[in-house]
Amino acid sequence: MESSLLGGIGSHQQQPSPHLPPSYLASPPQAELQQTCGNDAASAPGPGAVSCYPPPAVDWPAALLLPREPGELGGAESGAGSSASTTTTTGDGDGKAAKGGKGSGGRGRKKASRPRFAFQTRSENDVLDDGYRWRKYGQKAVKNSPYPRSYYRCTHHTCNVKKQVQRMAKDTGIVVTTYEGVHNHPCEKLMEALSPILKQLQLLSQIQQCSANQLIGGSI
DNA sequence: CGCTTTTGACCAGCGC
DNA sequence: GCGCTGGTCAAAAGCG
Repeated sequence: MESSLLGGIGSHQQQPSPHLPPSYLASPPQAELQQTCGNDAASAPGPGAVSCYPPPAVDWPAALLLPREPGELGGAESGAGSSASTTTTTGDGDGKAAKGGKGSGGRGRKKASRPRFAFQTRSENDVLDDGYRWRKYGQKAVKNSPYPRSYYRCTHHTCNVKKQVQRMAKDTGIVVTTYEGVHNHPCEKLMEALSPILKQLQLLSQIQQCSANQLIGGSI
């Protein structure tokens, strides 16, 4: 049940609880994540750059951005295994993303470019709790991988973030989660966890304000 | 009863 | 041009 950082980047050994307390979310190991994002390779930061948009409130102890390349996940030659530590722009946005579908227009259009980044986590659980609510909308067997890839969508009405989860073929202990899009709403669990803290902060600020006023009043 | 998961089908991009 | 593959839809089933 532990989740640990893979790839040797930022060996952030946090506590291996699959469902870390929401409070952990307040301080995601963002700084230690080596991740890049954005589909626009031109504007995307170079290797080693830190995320350019809010991380998905991942509470996984460690996360590593993976390049999104065809066949990376247990796919063709499972190249991911050997190249996983290479962090590059995720650029995807091209190709096969999002198509298929009945109906007109809706289903089969090329997906608009969206930021995307993948995390490797070592965990027994395929789906790790990242604080958001997800609804599974598909599962697909992937070539050259005994493990299926699962597709999830954020259940928030106005949020269109998706994620893919797949266990690596080469190392079955590793789960690769690919996020696509940006949450346009606060993380429920995060807010839930933060509310008491926020209240305390408000109290503290009020107290400080009072103290300051008293000091000012006293010194005058 | 409402929400989530499962699963088969559909469709389009890509490689050969 | 064809087949393969990945991503999504949507109906049905399952669950709390």
